[in-house]
Amino acid sequence: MIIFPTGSINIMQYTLRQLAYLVAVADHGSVTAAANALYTSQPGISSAIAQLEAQFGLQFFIRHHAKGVSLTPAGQSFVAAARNLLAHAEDLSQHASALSQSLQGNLELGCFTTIAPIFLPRLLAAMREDYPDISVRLHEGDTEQLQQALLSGQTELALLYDLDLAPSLYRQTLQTVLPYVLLPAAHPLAGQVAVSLQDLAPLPMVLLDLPHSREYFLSVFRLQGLEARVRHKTVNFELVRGLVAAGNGYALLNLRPQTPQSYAGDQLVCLPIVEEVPALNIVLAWPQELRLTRRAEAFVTLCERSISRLG
DNA sequence: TAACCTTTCATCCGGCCCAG
DNA sequence: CTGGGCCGGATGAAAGGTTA
Repeated sequence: MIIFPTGSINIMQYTLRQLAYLVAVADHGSVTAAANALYTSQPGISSAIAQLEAQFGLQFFIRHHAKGVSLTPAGQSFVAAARNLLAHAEDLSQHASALSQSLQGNLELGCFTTIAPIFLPRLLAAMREDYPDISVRLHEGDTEQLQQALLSGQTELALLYDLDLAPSLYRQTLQTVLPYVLLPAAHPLAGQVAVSLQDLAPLPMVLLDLPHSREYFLSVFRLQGLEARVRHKTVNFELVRGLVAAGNGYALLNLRPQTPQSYAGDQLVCLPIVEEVPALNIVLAWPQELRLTRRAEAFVTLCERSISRLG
């Protein structure tokens, strides 16, 4: 049971409806468009925003006459918090029915592009099995896009690498993965138990060219005082494997698909690195100041339970 | 029952666009 | 360049519903 101090009730002179209007205006970039979307009148939205701004002594929108509105920095931050509060409000209203039924509603989930195809299919299947009434909406992207979506409240959770993440994000480690060497099966080094970076450095490399990932893979060599020779760069994980399988070079990767073949059917070999190299954590991240909805908590629990098996 | 909130309607104001 | 039309936000009045 939640007990509000009387003081905090007295100072809560805003309503969830006002917050919903605020978020709708932010989403549509226009008071009128938000009014149409919510089947209400434009003046009502306008006055709700004005009341919120007066209540908090902040300006949330810059008004552009006949050109809609845009968020101020304060507005961006406030809208992100308002989204979270509204998600909890939805949580609360569903809690009553959930007492006799299962969890339900929408979970906005971000996922790093290379992690998604390996972990999500089974995670989402398990999610559907355990929580059939929760629908998960996926937002794929790179680290920057995922962080932006988290901080703006577009997504509640993101599954990604703990690589240069903002300190304002809380992260829950699900799995630690070491980089490995990917070689074509016919490569002279493919018969070894492990491969030394010393041996790899002079050879042509195929680099997974995603922001943060590329710096990480190159740093694996630099920490040994070596410099990789990059022949091909691509943002496509499976193209890295295809290029390597066809003999265009070796690659360093962290994620290990179950199949030893490229799309083209060429054989690949994954070998550990001889030297001590920095591992990467696969984490679930969310803004520290935000409390998770029950839907999101359910997903976190499910990930913790199942991701070591899936990996 | 009074106070308050939400909503709608009518209207105003300012900016943009375009034809002349 | 100018004036009219259009668009979109702001404001005030009034009605209806809720709450203390």
